[in-house]
Amino acid sequence: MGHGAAQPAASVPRARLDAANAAKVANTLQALATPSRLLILARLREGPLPATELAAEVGMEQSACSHQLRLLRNLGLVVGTRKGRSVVYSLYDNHVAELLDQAIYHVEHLRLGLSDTSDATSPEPGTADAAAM
Amino acid sequence: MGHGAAQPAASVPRARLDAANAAKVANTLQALATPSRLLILARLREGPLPATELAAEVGMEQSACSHQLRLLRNLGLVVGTRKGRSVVYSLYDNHVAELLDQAIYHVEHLRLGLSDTSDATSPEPGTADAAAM
DNA sequence: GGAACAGATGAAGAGACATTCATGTGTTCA
DNA sequence: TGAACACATGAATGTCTCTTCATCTGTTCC
Repeated sequence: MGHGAAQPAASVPRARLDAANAAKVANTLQALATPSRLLILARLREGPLPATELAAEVGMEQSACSHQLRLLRNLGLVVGTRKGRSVVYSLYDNHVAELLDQAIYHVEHLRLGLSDTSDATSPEPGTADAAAM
Repeated sequence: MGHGAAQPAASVPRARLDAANAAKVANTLQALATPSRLLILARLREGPLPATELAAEVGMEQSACSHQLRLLRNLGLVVGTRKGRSVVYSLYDNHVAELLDQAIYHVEHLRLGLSDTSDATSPEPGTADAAAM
């Protein structure tokens, strides 16, 4: 067997994952598990932006965006600084950007089969660099 | 740049993230957004395992585990092959393992506050968590 | 002070998700 | 063939999450 193999991406230390850590990691990864927040982070990766502009860019309502920003803030993924009447948001640090990039990269390269819940017998080929079987 | 910088991790191509892709990525990342699935994947990263053993290892009921495995299967993250009366599960390919490692690595570093040069508005390590309501 | 802009926040409704219970399918062996 | 084992699957349920609506705080400028 032996399916595809990821090529780049440096090998990071392989951390142990106990039940406690799993909860921690899962909790943070949930921040990347929604289109809206993913778009927010992706926009911020390209540079700081005031809340309202950000909301407009990702196409969400001010309130909804603000709620998500609070979540991301509490997770320590983004920071907001008051500047006049606006609050400029930006990614907290490079770990966030890296995490984002890695996630997008790997996901894009997985042979995604879509169809999350129910049905679907097996993944179907689509955009994948690994299609062996 | 803004704050700190993650050191290892090869620089992967910076993919564009439109609304469509965001949904795709988010959908897959959701697989990593739950402790149970995270534990399943982490265990499989260390080698293939029959469903029942796997369930026992991660401490979940057979049924619950099976449900999650189906989800992971449909997402193309794991594969299961019948061997006698058991079905041996394993990660689909290296992208999955890499994604897992990168995710864990970055998340662990985010929470530890190892993010170096923070200029002002930075979250306190230990305060950042739980904001859902 | 008052008006207008920028953002945050609480409550509520809709939807999604994970787990459990009970049962169904497939396989080995007596 | 039938019992026992290994998984899968459907339904029901409790829980959590995202979004919208209305409102409130903070800031700038007249």
